[in-house]
Amino acid sequence: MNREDKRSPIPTIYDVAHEAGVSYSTVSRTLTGFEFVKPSTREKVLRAAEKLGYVPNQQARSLAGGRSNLIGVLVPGLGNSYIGEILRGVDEALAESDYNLILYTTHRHNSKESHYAATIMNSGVDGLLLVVPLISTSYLDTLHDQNFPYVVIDQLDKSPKGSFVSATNWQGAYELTQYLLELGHQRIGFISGLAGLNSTGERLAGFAAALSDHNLPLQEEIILDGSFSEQGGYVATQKMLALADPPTAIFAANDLSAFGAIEAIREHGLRVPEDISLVGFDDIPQASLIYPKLTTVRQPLDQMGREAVNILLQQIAHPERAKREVTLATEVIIRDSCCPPRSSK
Amino acid sequence: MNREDKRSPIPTIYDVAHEAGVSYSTVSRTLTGFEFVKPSTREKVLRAAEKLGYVPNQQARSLAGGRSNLIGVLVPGLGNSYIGEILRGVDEALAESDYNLILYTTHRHNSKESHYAATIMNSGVDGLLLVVPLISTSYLDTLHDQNFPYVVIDQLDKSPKGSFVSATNWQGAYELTQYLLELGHQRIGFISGLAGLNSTGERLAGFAAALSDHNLPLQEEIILDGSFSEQGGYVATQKMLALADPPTAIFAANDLSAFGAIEAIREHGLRVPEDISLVGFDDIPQASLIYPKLTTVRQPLDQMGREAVNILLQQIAHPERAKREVTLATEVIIRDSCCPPRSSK
DNA sequence: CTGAAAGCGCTAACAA
DNA sequence: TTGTTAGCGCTTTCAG
Repeated sequence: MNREDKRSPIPTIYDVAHEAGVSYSTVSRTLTGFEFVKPSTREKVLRAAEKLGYVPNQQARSLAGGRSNLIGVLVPGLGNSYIGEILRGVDEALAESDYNLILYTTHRHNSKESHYAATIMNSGVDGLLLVVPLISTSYLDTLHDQNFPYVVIDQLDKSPKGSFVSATNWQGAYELTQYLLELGHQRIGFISGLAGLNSTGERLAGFAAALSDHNLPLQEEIILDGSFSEQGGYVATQKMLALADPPTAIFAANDLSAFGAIEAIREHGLRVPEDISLVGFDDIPQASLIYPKLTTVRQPLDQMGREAVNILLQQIAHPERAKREVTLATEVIIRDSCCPPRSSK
Repeated sequence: MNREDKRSPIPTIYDVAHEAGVSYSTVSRTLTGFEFVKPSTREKVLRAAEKLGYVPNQQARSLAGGRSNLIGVLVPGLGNSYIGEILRGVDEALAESDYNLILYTTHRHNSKESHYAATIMNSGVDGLLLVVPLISTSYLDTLHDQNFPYVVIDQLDKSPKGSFVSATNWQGAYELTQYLLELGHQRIGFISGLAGLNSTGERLAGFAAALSDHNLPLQEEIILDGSFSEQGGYVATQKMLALADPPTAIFAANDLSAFGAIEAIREHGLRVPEDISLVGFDDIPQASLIYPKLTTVRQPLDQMGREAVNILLQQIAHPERAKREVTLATEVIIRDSCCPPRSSK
């Protein structure tokens, strides 16, 4: 006894046509949208569909040349809430449309990326959202060459061919550093992000610019890699604290590495912020939960997701329109992880 | 100039057949799997497919009666990491298969749920995972009546018709209460979960059983609803603290409401755990980040997701097999949010 | 405005 | 073992 046996037959467009007493192409027209259908006919069809509980078969619909009403989102993985926040925004925006979301995670296909791109394009999604820090350009090229609608989130490619949405990383880092400087810190360590990423570069540049504007030199020995990970932040901080002259404040390029820094600072027997001030970047939900509550730069992650959806949907509807680039504002969020340095107290 | 114009034609099974010099059904057989294809033919086909960069069109494949290699996951929303953890497990398990994941969130379709069920069944997924606390039975019935493969996560329906995976809620609550009792607490408040949920009932029952085993009465006035939300936990705690004789410890039915409790306790000028001990349930990632680190019961959320995928995939492959019910063990995680009550110090 | 006819790309009997 | 033949359920010309 297999599954088909038990299923009561799902009504097709044909059943609806029969019920309504029209041809099935008329049903298609009515359901599809704007065709010229006589109101009374439309009524009949709608009623019949309602009565039968008809639901169009997406597969068939998109096979026949229509839309699939599916958009794909490619993310590195679900392991951190940075992604989660973006997804939330994406989901919320999609909720207002009749699109559904199919989720792809790259950890499955580290290799043969461009083949994966092809797979996705063939999987029937109408467009693709990419939240993939280390996306290979060949990937993007594949999409671009096929003129497949896509939007890149928070990672504008160097030579942006497609639409993207990002945040003012430079600005945020600059302002937050400014804040640290005003508190009186002169020796500020920097835990940098994953090499090669745009955000990594911009945040460091913003940090450096603020220092420079205060006539402070960049101190290479306290600029260490943290790779945007908790572990990375932990290790980098350990190194800084082992220095003869450790910094009085640390700027972690993202919240996650700031969490690692807190851990390292505590293990070193020091307190945040009394002994050492600390800031992060992103303002993921945990930033306000951790003790002490982390001063950080808020990236409007969910809004970025929402914005990306809007752009993508427009692009799907109007492929001929120009690509768009949206940069959302960041905002310094002051909480409890900073205070003036010991010496100036 | 529309999109089609620019796309280089995507190779179809037909092109591959032509390239390999065989009929296209032979290509289908080779690519589909186990059919009897002569090794040399298989080779030819594979090479041709490779050369052309052929990728099967999923829509067509499933329309024609095959699998879509897509499974759906229905969740209430992406707003909390309880869901996130489960999704992570789901994604990881799926990564080992060749299935992709399509994500449905219920907040879009609060009404007409059974119609939504129909939509999902028609959207071409091969099976469905449900992480929906307050799922209506009509929904499940629809799936069940159609004999559609599905697995419910962490919410066994009262009369389980389908497969499900859950955790030992009762056991976990019992053990954690035991721990509190051994610490010397006699007056323990309980912030309960969302009414109507299985986990809510079981956790309270486990709590009550432990009390009873210690010959302690259940004190109704300090059992308050927290609805599994941070806000709910906050409000419930406020009420308890306003009592003439507030509890010396609070058991929050989930971590989220424990977070709310911490907030309320702090605002009341008290400290955790010195003035009042606190425990949660779930062990979401934030539980070990918050200060003080929360003592809680670990639910193997990701593993539940993984397990659910395994069951679902088996069910898809063998619809005739009996439904399965898996209950995973919970584990008490002792961290820093508890200590003996003041009086016994 | 509506019906008839032709596929979309693929799987699955059915023969050969 | 392989080719032939039907569709899956729908959108889209194209006539009428």
